[in-house]
Amino acid sequence: MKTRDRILHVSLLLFNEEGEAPQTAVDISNALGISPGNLYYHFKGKDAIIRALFESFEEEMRLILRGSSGGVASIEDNWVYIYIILEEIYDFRFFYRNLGVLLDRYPDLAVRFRALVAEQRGAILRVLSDLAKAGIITIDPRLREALTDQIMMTLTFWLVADSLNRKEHEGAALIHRTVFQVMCLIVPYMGEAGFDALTHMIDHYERSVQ
Amino acid sequence: MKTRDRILHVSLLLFNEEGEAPQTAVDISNALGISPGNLYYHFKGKDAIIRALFESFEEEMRLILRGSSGGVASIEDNWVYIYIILEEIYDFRFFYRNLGVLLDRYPDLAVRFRALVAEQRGAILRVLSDLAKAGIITIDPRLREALTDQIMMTLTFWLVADSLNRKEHEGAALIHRTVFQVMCLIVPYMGEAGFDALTHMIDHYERSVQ
DNA sequence: GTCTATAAGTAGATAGAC
DNA sequence: GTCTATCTACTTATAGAC
Repeated sequence: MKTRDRILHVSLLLFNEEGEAPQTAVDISNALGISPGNLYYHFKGKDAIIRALFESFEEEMRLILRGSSGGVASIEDNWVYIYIILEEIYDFRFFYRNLGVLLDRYPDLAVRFRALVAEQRGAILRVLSDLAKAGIITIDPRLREALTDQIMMTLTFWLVADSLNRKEHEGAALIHRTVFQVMCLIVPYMGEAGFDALTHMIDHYERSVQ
Repeated sequence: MKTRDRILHVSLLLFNEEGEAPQTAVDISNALGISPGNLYYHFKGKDAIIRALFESFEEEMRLILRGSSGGVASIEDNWVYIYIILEEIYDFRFFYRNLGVLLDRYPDLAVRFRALVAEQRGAILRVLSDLAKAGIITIDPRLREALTDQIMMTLTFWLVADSLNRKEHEGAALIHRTVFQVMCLIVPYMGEAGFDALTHMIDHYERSVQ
């Protein structure tokens, strides 16, 4: 593994586990067992590392979002799709624990992040529209935007929201709970079938956190 | 106005307008026209200021939450109640733009913030239960927790969420939009009356952003 | 590519005079 | 209570040897 890649890999690990703010360029080079000078040879400081990490995230997330066109035609598909998005976010969770600060500090990233968020929103709207066409949900057009915003909010802030409720977090179980939370937003629009779907989901959820 | 209070007042202003992270003790003393030494006489640095500000917020928010017992018996009351909570949060918005980082940096505040969040959650549950008792909403008990979590999420992250959608924010209009957003979460549980309530709210909302 | 050494800049904090 | 002056600690960033 090339040093450049090791730097990115270890930085992501450190940022995710111990937060981005407290890590200095020297901390990162120590964790890698290389000198600060060497780190600066590959990246012009922490900013450049964060930008490179964002680029990876951006690329991977776009791939996932593209995959939504036509591929989500049932409640089960929707469950899986949300799951995949959450896992991707989890891999780069340090971004999401810091959103406000990072967007202020890197206006260029803020622009690109906003564009990515807009794409996510578009994907959610597309999925909802597919579910509506398939007769799975029925939704007042005036509530469609609000529902989309709520789903977006959950996808964006589940990580920080969880840290407000409990001190330690636990990856996999949290992702499950969050998919469940998103599905609960949709259930009210499933009419009679919503009751069964909810029962089914709770079974599934209980089993998965077992 | 005593210097101690001026420090708190100006710090809150600076943190809210330009973010907490970039402000140093010297920046704050400059903004006040006093010396750094003087600032350190009153507060042991920025940390102490932030703690004092949190205390104000905590106290005011608790007062608001206490006011919910029995006082919210209609959709209109609920609208006003949410509005008041959002305004209080807006006054101390720098906390909410930084939540992840602040909770990591001040574990003692994190504990108290979590307790406050739990109280907020309790207040929301109480309001929902009041609305249910009054026959205004009907909600599957299995969805009640999810709805509460979702309302909490909106109340907590509306500010950052907005900055992900647009570059500039605009206080009053944003608060209105957010109350509307919370009401949209409740509408699906209002049955037939939901349609009218929604129409009514949209009228109200359109007028208010005019 | 990688190291050591060091410069340059910044934030936090205190001592002592007024 | 308030100021000036100063000190320490830390982070970033670069120069030059290997």
